[in-house]
Amino acid sequence: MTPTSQRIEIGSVLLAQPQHLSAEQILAEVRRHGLRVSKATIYNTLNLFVRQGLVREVNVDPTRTFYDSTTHPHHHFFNADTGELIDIPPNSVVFEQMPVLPEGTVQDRVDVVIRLRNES
Amino acid sequence: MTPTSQRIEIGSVLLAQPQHLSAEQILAEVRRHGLRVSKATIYNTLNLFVRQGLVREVNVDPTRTFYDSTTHPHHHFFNADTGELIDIPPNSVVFEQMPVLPEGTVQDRVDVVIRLRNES
DNA sequence: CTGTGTGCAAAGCTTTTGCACTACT
DNA sequence: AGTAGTGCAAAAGCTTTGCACACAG
Repeated sequence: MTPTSQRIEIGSVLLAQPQHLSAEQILAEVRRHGLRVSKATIYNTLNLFVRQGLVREVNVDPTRTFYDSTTHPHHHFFNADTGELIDIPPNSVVFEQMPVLPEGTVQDRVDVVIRLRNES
Repeated sequence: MTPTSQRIEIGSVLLAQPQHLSAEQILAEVRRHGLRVSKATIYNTLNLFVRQGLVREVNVDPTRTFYDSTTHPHHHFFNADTGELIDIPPNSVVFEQMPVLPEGTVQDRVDVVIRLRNES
C-alpha cells in the first residue's frame, strides 16, 4: 500500500467530501488535476481502497459501480430518471421487523435503496 | 410481442418457478432444451420481459444482472460467499420509519438487500 | 542484486446496437 | 409489395489480468 502520487490523488478526489462517484468520474477529475493515469489504475486503486475499508461500493445501476466515500452504515435514494444517488440521513430508516437469517449464515450488512422517479 | 419459439422457451425456463437466473444461466438452460439461440436474443428478450412487467431485474452483484420471476414487491438475501440470491418472505421486513423523499420526486420501489456471509 | 509491489496495455467480460430477414396485411 | 417486428453478428463499454518496471532492503 505504497502511497504513490496516483493513489494520493485518487484518495483526495474521492474522500474530499461525502459523495458517490463512478470510476469514469474519478478518472476525469484526477486528470483534470493534471495527473497522467490510466483507467486500470483507477479500478485497481479503488478495489484496493474497498478492501482496506476506505470506501464502499454501491451497486444500483448495473451499468456502473459507484464508489461511496461514506463508509458507515447508511442507505440511498436512487433517482432512476437522472441516475443520481443520494444519501439517506442515518436514523431516518428504522426497521420494525427483520427476517430470520438462513441457517449457517451471518449478517454482513443491510442495503436499502429507495428508487425514485421525477414527479410527472 | 410475437410469441416466437425463442421467447416462449425463455419465458418457460424463467417463469417455471420462483427463481433468480442470470442471462448466462438462462442461455445454458434454453440451449439444453435443444433450441438454437444467441446471447443477444436472450438479453433482448429479457429486457422486453422487464418492460412488460413479466420479470424483475435484481442488481446486487455488479458482475451480472439477475432476472427474478417473482414480480410482486419483495426483498432479498444475498450470500456474498456463494453468490446465491434468496427471496425474503414478504411481510417479514417491516419499516417503522421511512425518510421524506427529495423535492419533486415520487417513490418507485424499495429494495432491501441483506448481505450474508457463511458462518465461520 | 533480489523481492515486493506498482501502473498500464491488452484481454475478457457482459450487454447493446444495427441490420438482414421473416411473416403477416 | 409494404411494413412491423424478430434474431443475431458485430460493436461498445466496463472491469480484470499479466507483465515490464521501479524502488527499498
